[in-house]
Amino acid sequence: MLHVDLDAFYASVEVLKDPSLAGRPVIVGGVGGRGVVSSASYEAREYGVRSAMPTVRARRICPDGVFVPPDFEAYKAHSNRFREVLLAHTPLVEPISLDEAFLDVGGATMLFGDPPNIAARIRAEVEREVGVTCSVGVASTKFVAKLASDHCKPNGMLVVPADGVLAFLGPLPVGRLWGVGKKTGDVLSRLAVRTISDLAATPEPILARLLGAQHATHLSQLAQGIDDRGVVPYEAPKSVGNEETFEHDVDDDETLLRELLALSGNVASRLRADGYRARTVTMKVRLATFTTLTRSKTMADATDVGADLYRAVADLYKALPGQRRRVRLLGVQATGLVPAGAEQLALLRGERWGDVERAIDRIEQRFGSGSAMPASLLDRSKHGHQF
DNA sequence: TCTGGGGTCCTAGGACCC
DNA sequence: TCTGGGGTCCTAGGACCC
Repeated sequence: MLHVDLDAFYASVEVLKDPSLAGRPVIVGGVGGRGVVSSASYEAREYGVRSAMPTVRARRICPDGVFVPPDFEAYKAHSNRFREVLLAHTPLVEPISLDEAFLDVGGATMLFGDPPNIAARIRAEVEREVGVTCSVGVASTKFVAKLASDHCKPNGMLVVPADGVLAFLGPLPVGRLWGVGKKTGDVLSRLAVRTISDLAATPEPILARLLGAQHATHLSQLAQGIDDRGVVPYEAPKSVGNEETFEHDVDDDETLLRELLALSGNVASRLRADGYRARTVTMKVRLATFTTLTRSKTMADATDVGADLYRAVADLYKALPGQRRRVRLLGVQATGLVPAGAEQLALLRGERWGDVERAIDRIEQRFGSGSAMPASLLDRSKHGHQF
């Protein structure tokens, strides 16, 4: 297994776009008052800037930083080239995000040599074709390959042979394991479990009581170096969602409903673009206090029409108890996805809105996003949201 | 520190059916 | 009459990942 991870990907692409940024602390993230850091160049990391850190804090500790809003079009374009390079070595590529992927190179050794050789080839080719350096972990299991690439960043390569797995894992802090975040980390530290070897030595029943049986078994296995998960080249998406944190909390129902309309429209058009319909729609409301509520509704028929999603989420919103809630974030998520194959059914039912929105899709394809929208969204920008 | 937006997976309770 | 067991679907919340 190989785990290939592009170094400081978004920040590196920004440097490619503007070479004068080379060598400077580049920080990509939400530039508004409530944004967080998505990616920081290694120069910025020297100041202590990290992913997921609030941008305001990053500005404080790195006042000389170059702060750039994300440009996903550019990242996607570079990511596609990255994947081309990987796919040239094996079809067994499992992308984890725009900037990392697992590869099963077990079947590629006749063509390209042993796995460390393949890793070296990929590193050279990625740098040449994408213009960004990467780090590669090589191991017999996915999660060890992932930890290995982590260990050799940036611009490195680490091979962990099968008989070296336990020695490699043992001293690492448990938080490095996939699936151990803040909460699980806290639980483990109360058990005085700090390293992966501590975890491997903890009886599974004790873990199960505190973490649930499933989670306990999984972590216990990983700590012992056991991970039989294979590379999964493609999986159908299970949900499509869109959410937005407002620059300032909003307490006006009319504005919030209009926002739900916009989010519903965005989700629906992405469903159509990807060829799915959804049976369940979930509304997410984060209050000023950061308390987060979700309400969902499952419909009799799957839909890819924004007006249908909006009808459901507007009802869910209106059914919330209380009034004049101060809302920080609204979201709309579609789940229960089914391929939109049996397309004719809607036409037989004489559905109108679907036709209108598909026409909008065509207009936006020709004239760009935002060139057609429901009239009630036209003056939305007056209300001080960011788009 | 004052907390994004895109996702995945899991749990637990209740309704409902046989 | 005074309460089984299994399965599926739906809903709400939460942990985690990049």
